[in-house]
Amino acid sequence: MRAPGGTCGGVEAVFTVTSELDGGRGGRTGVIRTPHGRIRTPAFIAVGTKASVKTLLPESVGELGAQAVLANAYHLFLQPGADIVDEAGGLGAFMHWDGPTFTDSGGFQVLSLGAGFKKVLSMDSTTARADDVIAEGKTRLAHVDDDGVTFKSHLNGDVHRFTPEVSMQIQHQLGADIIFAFDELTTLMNTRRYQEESLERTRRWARRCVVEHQRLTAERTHRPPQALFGVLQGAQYEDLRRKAARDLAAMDFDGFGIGGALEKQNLGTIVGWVASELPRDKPRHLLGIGEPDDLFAAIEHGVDTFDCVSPSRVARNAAIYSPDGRYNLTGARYRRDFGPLADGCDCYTCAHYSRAYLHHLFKAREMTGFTLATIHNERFIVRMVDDIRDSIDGGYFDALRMETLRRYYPTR
RNA sequence: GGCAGGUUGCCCGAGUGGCCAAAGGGAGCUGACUGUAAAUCAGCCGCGCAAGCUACGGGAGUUCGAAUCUCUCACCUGCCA
Repeated sequence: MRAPGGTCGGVEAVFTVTSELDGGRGGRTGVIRTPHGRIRTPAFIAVGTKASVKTLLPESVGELGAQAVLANAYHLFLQPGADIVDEAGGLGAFMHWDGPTFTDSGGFQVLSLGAGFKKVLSMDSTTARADDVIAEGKTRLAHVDDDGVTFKSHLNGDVHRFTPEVSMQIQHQLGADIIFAFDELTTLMNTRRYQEESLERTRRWARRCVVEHQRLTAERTHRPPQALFGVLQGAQYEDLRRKAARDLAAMDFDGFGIGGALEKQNLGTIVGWVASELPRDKPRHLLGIGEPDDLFAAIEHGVDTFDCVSPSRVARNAAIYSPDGRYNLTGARYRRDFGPLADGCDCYTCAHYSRAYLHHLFKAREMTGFTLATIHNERFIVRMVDDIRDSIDGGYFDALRMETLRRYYPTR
C-alpha cells in the first residue's frame, strides 16, 4: 500500500513515509534525511558508544550496510570531552564516519549507573525481583532529582551534573545529526507512583530540552542543523505510555525515541499504543532493542529505527547470530567445523572464514576474532531489518516474519 | 660423598593430625548477554545414578583418624667437599 509522504522539521523534510503495512497496523517504510545522508527505514543503527563501533573500522561498518552510527553523550563527555569532539568538527568527522549520526542523551546512564547497576534491565518481569531495584548504596553512581542528575564518573569518580540543558549543550558540541532529549528511565519493578513521578519529570525535562535546543540551534549556525527526538517513557502502563506520547507529540520535536525497560512479551503492544498517539510523519526510534522477534514486533507497529548493543557485545563473547538462532562459537563442537558462521550469510566474515578459524581465534584470544564476529553479527541484524523493509514494500511482511521467526526460535 | 630443602588433582599452587575430594589461579566444558562501567559475567570441573570408590612421588609404620607424624626407596633443587 502506497501513501503520500509527510514532512516535518520546518523548511526541511526530515522524514518521508514510503509505504505502509496493510491492516492499519502502523508499520511503514520511509526515508529520514540528515545533513550527512539518508536513512532508509526501518533501519538498524550500529552502536558506537564512545565514537567507535567496538572492534570495527568505520569502513567496515559501512560495508556491512549500517546506515548510521549512534554514540553516547555521557561517555564522550567524560572522555575525551565534548569540546574536543566539537573542535574535531563533530562526531562524524572525529571518528571518520561520513554517514548520519545519532547521540543518546545520557539518560540511560541515569539508570545504569543509578538504581540499575547491571541488574535491572530484565526484559521479563517474572524473573525480576523487587530487591534488585534497591541499589547497593556504595556502588550507586547516580542520583536523580527534579532538576537533573548528579553522576559520579565510572572512570575516575569525579562528580558531574547533567540537566536537560547540559545534555543539549553536550549533544550540540558532539554534533550528531539526530540527538535525544534527556530522560529518566525506570525499571519494570518501580512502583506505579514512582513511574508517574518519573514520567512527569521526563516530560518537564523534554520541554526544557526543546527550549535549550532551539536556543543552541540559533546560536550555532556554523554547524549543520540537528534534529531533536523526544524520549517517551511510561513503563508497562498503557495510560502512562499514551500520555507520554501525547505530551511529547505536542512539543516541537523532530522525531521520537521510545525508551524504558519494556516487557519483552508486550513489546509490540506497548509500541502500538505509543505509535497510535504519535504523528505519522515523524520518525520513531526504539532505543536499545534489537533481537529478531522484537524487531518484527516493533516494525509491525510503526518503529522506524533501532539501535542495540547486542550484536557487537555478544560477538565479543563469541555468540553468533544465525538464521537458526544464536549459538556459542567457543563450543567444542565447532573446533573442526569449516563451514561459515551462518548459511546464506553475505557478510565479509562468512565469505572468507570458517567457524573453526573463529573458534580458534576466540580460544587463542586473538583480537581479530572479535572483529570478524562483530562484522557478522552486525551484518546479520542490519540485513534482517533491511529484509523486513523490503517485505513491507513488497507486501510479504507476514510471510517473512513467520518464516524467519519459526526458524530462529524453533522451540517456540 | 656430606648437609639442607622439595615431590599435591590436566598445569601452577595453598594446605603441616580430624571441619580435606583437598583453598586459589590457569586450562577445559556449559550457559547468559536488548538506549555498552561488558574482550564481561555465571555455573561445572577425580570416578560413580547412588551407597561408595580411588587420590596428595612408591612402600612400610604410628594413630580411633594421615596430604599433614616416623622409617625407607626413588627422583628433583641448593650449599659444602
